[in-house]
Amino acid sequence: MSQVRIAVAVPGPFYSPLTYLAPRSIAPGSRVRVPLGPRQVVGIVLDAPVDDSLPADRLKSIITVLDAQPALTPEQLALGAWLCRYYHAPAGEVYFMLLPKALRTGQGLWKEGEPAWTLTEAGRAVAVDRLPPRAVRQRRLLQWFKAQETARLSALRTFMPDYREPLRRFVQQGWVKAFQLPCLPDRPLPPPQRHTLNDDQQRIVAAVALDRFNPHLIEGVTGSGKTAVYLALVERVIAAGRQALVLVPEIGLTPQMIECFEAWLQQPVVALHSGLNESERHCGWSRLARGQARVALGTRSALLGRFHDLGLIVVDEEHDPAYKQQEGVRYSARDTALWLGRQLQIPVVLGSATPSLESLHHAQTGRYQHHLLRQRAGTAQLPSLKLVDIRGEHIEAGVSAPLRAAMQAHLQQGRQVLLFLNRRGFAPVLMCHHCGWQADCPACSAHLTYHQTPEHLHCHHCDYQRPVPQRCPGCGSGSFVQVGQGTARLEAALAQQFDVPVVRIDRDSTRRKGVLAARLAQVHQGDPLILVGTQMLAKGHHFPLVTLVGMLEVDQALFSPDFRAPERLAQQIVQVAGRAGRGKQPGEVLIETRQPEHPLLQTLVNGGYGAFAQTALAERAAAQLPPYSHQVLIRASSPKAEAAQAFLTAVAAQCQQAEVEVWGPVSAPMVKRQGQWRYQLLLQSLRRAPLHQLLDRLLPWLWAQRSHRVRWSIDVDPQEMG
DNA sequence: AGCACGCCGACT
DNA sequence: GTCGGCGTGCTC
Repeated sequence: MSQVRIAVAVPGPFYSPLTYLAPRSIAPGSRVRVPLGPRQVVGIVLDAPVDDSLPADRLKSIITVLDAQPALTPEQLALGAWLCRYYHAPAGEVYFMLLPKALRTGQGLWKEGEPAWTLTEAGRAVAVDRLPPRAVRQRRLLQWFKAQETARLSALRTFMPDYREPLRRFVQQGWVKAFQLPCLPDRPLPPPQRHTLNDDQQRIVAAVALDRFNPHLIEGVTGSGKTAVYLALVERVIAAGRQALVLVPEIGLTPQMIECFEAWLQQPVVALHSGLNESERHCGWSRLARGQARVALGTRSALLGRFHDLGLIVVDEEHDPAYKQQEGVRYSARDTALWLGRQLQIPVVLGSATPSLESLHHAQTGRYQHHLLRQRAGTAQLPSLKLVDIRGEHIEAGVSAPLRAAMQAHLQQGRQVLLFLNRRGFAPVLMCHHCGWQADCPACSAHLTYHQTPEHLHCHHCDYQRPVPQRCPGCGSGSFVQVGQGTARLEAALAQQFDVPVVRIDRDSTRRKGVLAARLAQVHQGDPLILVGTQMLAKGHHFPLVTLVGMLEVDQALFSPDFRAPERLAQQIVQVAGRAGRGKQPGEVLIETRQPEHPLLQTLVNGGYGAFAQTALAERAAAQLPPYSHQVLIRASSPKAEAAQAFLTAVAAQCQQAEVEVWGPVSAPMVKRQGQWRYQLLLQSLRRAPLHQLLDRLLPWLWAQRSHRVRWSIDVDPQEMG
C-alpha cells in the first residue's frame, strides 16, 4: 500500500500546486476530485516536483480521477508552466484558465451534442392505425414523428414528458433510430469567395515556413490585404492536415469576419469570443481538441485552448492593448503566441497597420521577418494628416473655426464627416459658478461626468450615479457650469450649427440592442452627415463615404505620465484615418492641437506612422524605456492609503538586486478607485533575467505577507500604468 | 476563492 | 438570553 505523492493545482490563491496522495501515479493533465479544507474541488494533476518535506499524515488522498484521459495536453501543461514562471502567477489560477468553465466544475470532458431521433423507412411505412387502439401514447408519438421526421430530446420532452417507454418500443421495432446532433448547429457555408493574391501578398505567403518556428511582422495599412495573406496561409496549413488559430482583438470579431473566413476556406470556423455562453465555448473547445474543426478565430483566451495539431498562429492588429489581460493572470496573448509558436515549432504571423514599437524593434533587430504590404491598386490614397493649431481659438462647445470650415466644405460636396472624441457624456466636470467647487466621485479620485439626458452625474470608473445637487455643497449657491465637452455635448452643439444629421456612436448612445446597427445603417445610406464617436468607432467599422476626419482633444496624450500614450495616440489617429476614404475620394484628417510643434505630432503628420515609430523608438532608447529595457509593476491597493504605501515600502526594501532599478512606491495615475487607494512600485532592468531572479526570490515572501488589508498584483511587461 | 471560527450589536 | 455582522486565518 505504498502511496505516491502527486502535485495538484487547485482553484484558489495557491501559488504552488498542493501535494496529495494516490495509490499510484496519475497522468499529468488529468482532472481529479480532491478534498480541500471542508469541501471538495476539482484539481489538475501536474507534472511538477512534489513537496517531500510535508509529513505524510498532513496529506490527504485524491478522491477520484475524473477522466479516462488527461483534460490538458502536454503542450498545454508546458504552456501553463511557462505562464506561471514568466508572469509569476499562481498555479491555482493559471491551469484553470486552460479549461472551459464547464470543465472546472467537473462536467464530462467532451461536449456532446443533444440526443435526437429520426424516423426510418420502416417507421414511415407503419400506419398509425395499425397500432393497437389502447396504445394511446405510441399512436400520438408516431403521428408526431411522421410530422417531424426528426426530433431532438428537448422537443420530445416538451411534447410528451413520459416519452421513454413508447420511444424504447419504436427503437426496438426499428421505426426510429437515435443519433447525436452536432453540439453546435451546422450553419450552411457561405458561397465560395476568394481573391487572387498580388505579388506582395504571394511573396509573404511564400516566406512563411510551415515546418518550424519563424516569426513574421506584416505591416500593411487598412485595406492592403493582410486578411488575404492570413487566409492563404491558413489554407496551406489546413491542406497539410493541421490546425490554424487566428487571434483578433475583442471588437474586430464581427460575424462578417467569420463569414469571410468560411467563404474563402469553405469549411466551418470555430469562433471563440466573449459573446458565447459556456456551453458554446465548451463545444468549440471540444471540436478543436478532437480535430473536428481546423480553424479557430478568437480573442486572447483562444490561445489557451486545446488543439489537436496546431500548425499556425496569426495575431491580427497585434498592437492592440486588448491582447494584454488586465486582471488576474496578466498575460499578453501576443507574447504568449510567440512563446507557443517556438514551443510547437510553428510559424507565428503578427499583422498591423500600426505595429507596436516592441514588434517593430524586434523586426529591426532581425528577430522577426518584416514584410511591408503596399497599398492595393484601385483603392483610394491614404488620407492626408494635417494639424490644426487651435491656440487662441475659442472653443466653448463644438469645433474650431478651421475644422468647422472644412466640415462645411465636405458636407456641401455631399460627403460625410467623422469626429473622434474619446470622452463620452456631456461634460467631464460640473463646477460651481461662484466658488469653484467640483462634483467629485466619493469613491474615486475623479470628477463626475455630467450627463444631460437624463440629467445626472456619473462616475465612469466605478459607476456611481447621483442627481445634480440643488445647491452647491461648498457655498450654497445654485448655479453651476459644465466644463469641457464630451460626445453628447459635441453632438448637441453640432446639431445647432449644421443642418445635416448628427449621428453619435458611443457606449451611452448604443447601449440598447439594435441601436448600433441602426446608426451604422444610417451612415451607410450615404447621405451627408456628421458622425461623432469614441474609441468604438476606431475598430472594425469602415465608413467609405467619410472623407473628413476630425480628431479632437488629443493633446493630453502628449503629456500623459504613461510613456506609451503617444504611441497609442498615433495608432489611434492612423486607425481612425483608415476607417475613412476607402471609396474613390481621398480622405483628409485634421488634428486639433495646441502643440502643433510637438515633434511626435510633426513626424506623424509629415512622415507617417513609420517615421513616427522611428522617432518614438529613438526616444525610448535614449530614456532606456521598453523595448530597450524591461519592466515589472507591483501594484497594491487598500481602503487605507497608508497600508498600501507601507506595504510597498516593505516590498521595495526586499528588492535589492543587481541591474534592477526600483521606482517608488508612487501613487497610481488614479490614486483612488472604487474606494481603494492605489500605489505601485516599478522595477526596471536592461535584461529580463535579473528581474525574474528578483521576482523568484520576492514571491514566496510576498505570499507570506498576504493579508486582507492590502491587495497586490504582479504585472510583468505592464502595458498601462493605470 | 470559499468556509469556519470568533467576538460584539438588535431582536425573539 | 440568541441570530448574525464580517475581520482573521487556513486549506496539501
